[in-house]
Amino acid sequence: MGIKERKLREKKLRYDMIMAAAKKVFLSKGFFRTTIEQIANEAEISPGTLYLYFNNKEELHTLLSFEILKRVTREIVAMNRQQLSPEEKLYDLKKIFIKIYESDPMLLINLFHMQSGDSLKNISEQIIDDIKMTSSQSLGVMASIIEEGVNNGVFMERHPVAVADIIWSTYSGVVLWVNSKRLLNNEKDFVKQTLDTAFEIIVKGLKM
Amino acid sequence: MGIKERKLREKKLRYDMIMAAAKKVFLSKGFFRTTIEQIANEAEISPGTLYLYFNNKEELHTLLSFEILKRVTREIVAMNRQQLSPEEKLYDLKKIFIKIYESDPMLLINLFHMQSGDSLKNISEQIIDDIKMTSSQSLGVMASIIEEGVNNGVFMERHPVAVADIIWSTYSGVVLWVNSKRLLNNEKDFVKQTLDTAFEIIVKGLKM
Amino acid sequence: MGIKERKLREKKLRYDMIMAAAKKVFLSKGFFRTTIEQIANEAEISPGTLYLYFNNKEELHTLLSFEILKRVTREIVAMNRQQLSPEEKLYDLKKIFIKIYESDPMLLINLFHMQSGDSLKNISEQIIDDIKMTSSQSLGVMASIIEEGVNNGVFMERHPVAVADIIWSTYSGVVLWVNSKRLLNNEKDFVKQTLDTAFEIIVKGLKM
Amino acid sequence: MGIKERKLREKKLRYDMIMAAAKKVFLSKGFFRTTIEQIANEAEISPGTLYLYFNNKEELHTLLSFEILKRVTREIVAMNRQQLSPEEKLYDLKKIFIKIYESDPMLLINLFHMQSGDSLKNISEQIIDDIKMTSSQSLGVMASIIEEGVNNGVFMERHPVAVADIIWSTYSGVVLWVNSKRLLNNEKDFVKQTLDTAFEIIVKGLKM
DNA sequence: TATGAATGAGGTTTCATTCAT
DNA sequence: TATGAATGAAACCTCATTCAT
Repeated sequence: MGIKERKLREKKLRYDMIMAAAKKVFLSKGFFRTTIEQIANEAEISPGTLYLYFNNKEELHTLLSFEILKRVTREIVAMNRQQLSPEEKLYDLKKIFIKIYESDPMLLINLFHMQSGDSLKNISEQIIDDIKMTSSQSLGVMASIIEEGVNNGVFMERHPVAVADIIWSTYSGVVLWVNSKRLLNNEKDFVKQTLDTAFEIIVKGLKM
Repeated sequence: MGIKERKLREKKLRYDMIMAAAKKVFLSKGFFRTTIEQIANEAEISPGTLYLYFNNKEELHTLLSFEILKRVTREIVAMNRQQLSPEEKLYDLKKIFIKIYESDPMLLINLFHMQSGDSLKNISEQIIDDIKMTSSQSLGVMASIIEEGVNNGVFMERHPVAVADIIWSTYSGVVLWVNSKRLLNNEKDFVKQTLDTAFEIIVKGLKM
Repeated sequence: MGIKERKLREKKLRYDMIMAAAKKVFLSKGFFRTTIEQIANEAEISPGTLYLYFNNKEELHTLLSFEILKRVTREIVAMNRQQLSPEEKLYDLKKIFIKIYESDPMLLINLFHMQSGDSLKNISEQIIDDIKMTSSQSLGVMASIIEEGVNNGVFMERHPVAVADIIWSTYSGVVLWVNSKRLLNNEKDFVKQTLDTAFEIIVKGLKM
Repeated sequence: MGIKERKLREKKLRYDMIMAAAKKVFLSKGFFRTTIEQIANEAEISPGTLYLYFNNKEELHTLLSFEILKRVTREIVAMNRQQLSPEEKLYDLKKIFIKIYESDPMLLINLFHMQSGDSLKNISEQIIDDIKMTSSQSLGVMASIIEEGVNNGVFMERHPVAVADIIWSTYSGVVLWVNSKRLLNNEKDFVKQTLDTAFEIIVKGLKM
């Protein structure tokens, strides 16, 4: 069993290495401009080996996005456990998003590759369900914060899920938008400040 | 001269047909999953003909995005000419964005394909410059509205360009995000309401 | 009939313009890298019009080569009419070749496009026969000069046609070779001197 | 290690097979009329496999030419090592060229594809440099033979490099020329005799 | 399990030629 | 006769995926 365990551990290790390599390449080049060979090179394995861990490029990418989503969700859930007012929670939420952005600027962008229906063709039902669940968990926490604020009379009456969507959208929109501006204008990257301002505006806009 | 004019009109017509076909396909499948052949089929022309109107796929896509950007900019500029308070202008801005979304749900998303630096390799300097100019005109108007509000003491002190970016980002983010949610969950498309709420929150968040 | 004549003259004029344009482009880019459109542009006509004068690209090129061959042949025949010794004629031949090279460096190179059997697929029997005839006339003159020299005891006994081929080959070879060297090494173009030396060696090598 | 060696040997074998196939097709149809698919068919591999061994069609062709050039150069260098008089060396040179022609009639012709500057666009600096070096080594040997002959008072005073160029040019010219004549006239291939005569004339023409 | 050479379908683009005007 | 927009076959090349070792 020691051997079996070691093997399993090694397999997990290899899996993580591939994930890390894939993340690096996908984030720098985008899904379509990334080739399996590039990922394999980055992971220092052969293309064939990749297919022992993933069924296809699409799935690899989706799993990667899922990892990211899980991580964000974990942080949001943890944050929500603390005894804080809704407003304070929103400020912590901002910090989480900014921290995520800092550690990995293009992180959430990946989640948008699930754009076309085709993208889901190659993905197993299981994975799609997992993503749906995690995604709604994350949004659910955010919605509950809003709901609590509304109930407490701190926030104005608004549909909590819609607000959660808006927060998430704003984060993604800012990252995408400022990134594309940067490419056109070579401006200094001021995403963080913009994110900060965006959250301030939103929180203020939510309050009574 | 009648002949020449008619020919020109026909050429413009053909150009527009191609644009419309390209938009339809790009929006439904995304840049990379769209093939030139699909666009040609949709436009009911041969692939070769496409290349009489565009130098390459990238340019076709960029010109399409540019058309959209120009249209939005035109509307924003026109709106700004009216004698309205900054706050009223923001509400009109919201209407513009919602109207654009209504007439063409995935409209602005195209602008994000300029993701990787590679995308700009195949595009002529001229077009890039035009895009930059139009883009900054659009943002400039939005920033000036904010600035005026700040000067009038209606809006809180914030960097106007950053706020303009945030508005734009929120719009794009909402459209993108809700679209990807829709694909996962088959939820009813409630982008419009979300957009409405988002703008309300932002305007409220900007006020003193 | 005046009209008919004028029309004919105009047609000849147009034909010559196309030929001139074709020569210019073919010589600068080679047969395959030249497009019909480029030739049409250079001749300031439309591609469609070209096809009123030539059946296809191959034929245009072949006719052009033929024109060149005819010109060279004319000069060789004229030279041969003068009352000169075989050796003097060879020196005049050298001058003809050098003059041709000076007026149009890549002139004869065209003749080598008839490399693949396919090239002749698109050409009418008539044209092929004309080319054969002109070509052998040219070589015939050269051979007769050699023959005379041999008969006079000035030149060593050698197969006259073979010698004519060698002269022609050397000319073409030098032009081609030095041209390709120039491209690799950026050396100054010293084709003329090389041609001069080559002919001197050959003439000396022919003598008793 | 046995495995690695065998793999390497197999790879070299495959490389050679492709080279041989490419040579066959290029020589029979010329660079432009040859398609990658034809070469792949001839080599009994798939088109994609070709690109594991070469970056593009141009490079494949250039490498092929280079192989030929290297082979010729090797033979010339070996010949030059022997203790022979300049004149004897020239006769050996003739034998080399004729042998090359016999084993592979259109061998050197490939070297002329580097006609247009465009051809070198797709080729790596490294390869271009290698070609330059080998080419000048080959010419250098030939020039040194001439030089020695001049110094010994056997050959007439002439620029050695120019003479080397002329020898090379004559060989190529004869092969090209007689080949194109053959196509027009379906004459029996008498290139060898022509080559023989050409060299005799040249050697005689060089002597005092 | 790991490899990496091989595959071949499929993508973008070019261009000689046609044909309605 | 002249036009030039349209055609569509075919070229080059890429790359996700497979499979013999």
